[in-house]
Amino acid sequence: MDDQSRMLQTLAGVNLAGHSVQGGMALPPPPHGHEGADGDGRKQDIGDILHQIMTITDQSLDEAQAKKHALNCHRMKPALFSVLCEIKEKTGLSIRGAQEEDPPDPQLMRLDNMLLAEGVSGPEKGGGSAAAAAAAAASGGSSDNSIEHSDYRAKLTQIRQIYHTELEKYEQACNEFTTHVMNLLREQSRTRPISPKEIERMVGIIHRKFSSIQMQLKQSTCEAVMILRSRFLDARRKRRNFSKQATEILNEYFYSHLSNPYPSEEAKEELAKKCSITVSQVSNWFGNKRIRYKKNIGKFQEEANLYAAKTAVTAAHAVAAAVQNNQTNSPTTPNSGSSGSFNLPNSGDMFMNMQSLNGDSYQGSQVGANVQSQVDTLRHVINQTGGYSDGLGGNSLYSPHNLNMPRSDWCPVISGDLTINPLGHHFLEATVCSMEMANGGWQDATTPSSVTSPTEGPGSVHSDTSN
DNA sequence: ATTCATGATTACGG
DNA sequence: CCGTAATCATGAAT
Repeated sequence: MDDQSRMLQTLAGVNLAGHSVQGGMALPPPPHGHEGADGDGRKQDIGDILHQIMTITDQSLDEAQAKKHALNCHRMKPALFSVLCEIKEKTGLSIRGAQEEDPPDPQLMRLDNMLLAEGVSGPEKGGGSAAAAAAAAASGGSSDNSIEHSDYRAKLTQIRQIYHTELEKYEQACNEFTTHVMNLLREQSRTRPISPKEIERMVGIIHRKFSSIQMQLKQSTCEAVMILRSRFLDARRKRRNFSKQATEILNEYFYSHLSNPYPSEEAKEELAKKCSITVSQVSNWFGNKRIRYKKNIGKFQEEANLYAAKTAVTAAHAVAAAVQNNQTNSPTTPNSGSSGSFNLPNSGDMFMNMQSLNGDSYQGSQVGANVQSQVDTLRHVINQTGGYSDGLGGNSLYSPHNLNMPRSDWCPVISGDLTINPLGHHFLEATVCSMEMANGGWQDATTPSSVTSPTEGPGSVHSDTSN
C-alpha cells in the first residue's frame, strides 16, 4: 500500500510536472468521444484520477469502494494503468535483477545433513533405528544399554514427530500464504500494476522467508538431538547406578580379594558379564572402590564384614561339601580364577587351603586365585569375628586386638604378606599396617597384573598363621 | 535445597 | 596401557 501511493505520487509528480505521458507508448484512445480535447484536458483528467487515487485511503471504506468503482470505470483508467505497468515493469526488473540467484545455503545443507544422519529427516523407521544402532555402537553396546537406547529412540522419534509436524505446518502455512498473496496480487493486478513476474518474485520472497523459518526449526531440532545425544550417549551425564545385584557381585569379589583387588582381564570380563556392565565399567568400579576404600576404610568396615561373612558362609558350605565329597572328587587344576572364582571354588584346592589356614601346613604350589579368594575371605571374617567356628575349626590364631582397628581386616592381609616384608616382620601391628597402607597400599603388596599368581597365597597365609 | 553416594573422566606416572 | 588421585556430574536421600 505504501509502495503504491509512493509510486503514484511519483507518477503524479512526473505527470503534473508536464512530461508527456504518451512518451514512447501508444496510449489507447479514450473509450468514449472527447475527440476535440486537447492536452490540457487530458492532463486535467489524469491529475484528477491521480488525486482521487491518492486520497482514496483517507476515505471511509464505503466511500473508497464507491470511488474505486468510479475510478475503474473512468475512461482514462486503461491508459494510466498501462503507463503504470510499464514503469513498474522497469523498476521491478531492476529490483529482481539485483537479488536473483540464491545459492544453496551451506548452513542449511549442514543442518539437513545432520538431521539426515541423526535419522530425524530421513525415511520413517530406518533412519531412527540406524541412529540408535550407531548410538549403541558408540557407547559400548552392552545389554545394559538396551533400555536406555529404547528410551533414546523414543525420544528421538518424539523429536522427529515434532519436527515433521512443524515442518508440515510451515509448509502448509507457506502454501496458504503464497496462494493468498498470489490471489491478492492477482486481484490487485486489475487495479494496480502488478506483472506476473512480480508475483513470482513475491512468491520467491515468501518462500525464502519461510525457508528461513524452516532453518530455525531445523536448527532447534538439531540442538534438541544434540542434547538428547549428549544426555543419553555421554555416559558421564547419564550416570546410572548399577543394579543392586551388580553391586553385590562386585562387592563380593572386592572383599573376597581384599588382599589384591585387581581382577584379571578374564575376571573382569566374567564380572562384566555377570553384572551386565562393560569391562571398563568393572575397571572403573574397582578403581573407584580401591581408592575410596583406602581413603576411608572405616566407612567400609561394615560393608566389608557383611560381604566377607556372606562369602565365607558360601565358602564354608562349599568346604563342607568338599569335605564330604573329598573321597570321590579328585582335585583339578584351578582355572586361574576366571569362572566362578569366588563362588564355586575348586573343592580340592579349597580343602587344602583350609588345612593350611588352620594348621599352617601349606604344601601346594599351584593355588589359584579362586582358592585364594576364599582364603582371603575367611581370614577376613575370622579377623573380624575373632574366630570363625562353623565347622572350619575354631580359630583363635587371629588375635582380636585387630577388631577395633579400622584397617585390621586389610592390613594383615596386605602388609602382613611376606612379599613386602623381606626383612622378616612376622607380624605387623595395626598401626604399622596403617602406615604401610598410607605408604602405598595395594600397590606395594604385589604386582597388580599377577593377581592369579600363586606366590601370594602361601606367603600371606604363612605369614598370618605363623603368629 | 542440600548433602552424600557413586559412576565416569581426566591428569599424571611408571 | 593400567593404575592412582582428583574431580566432575548425576542420582538418591534428607
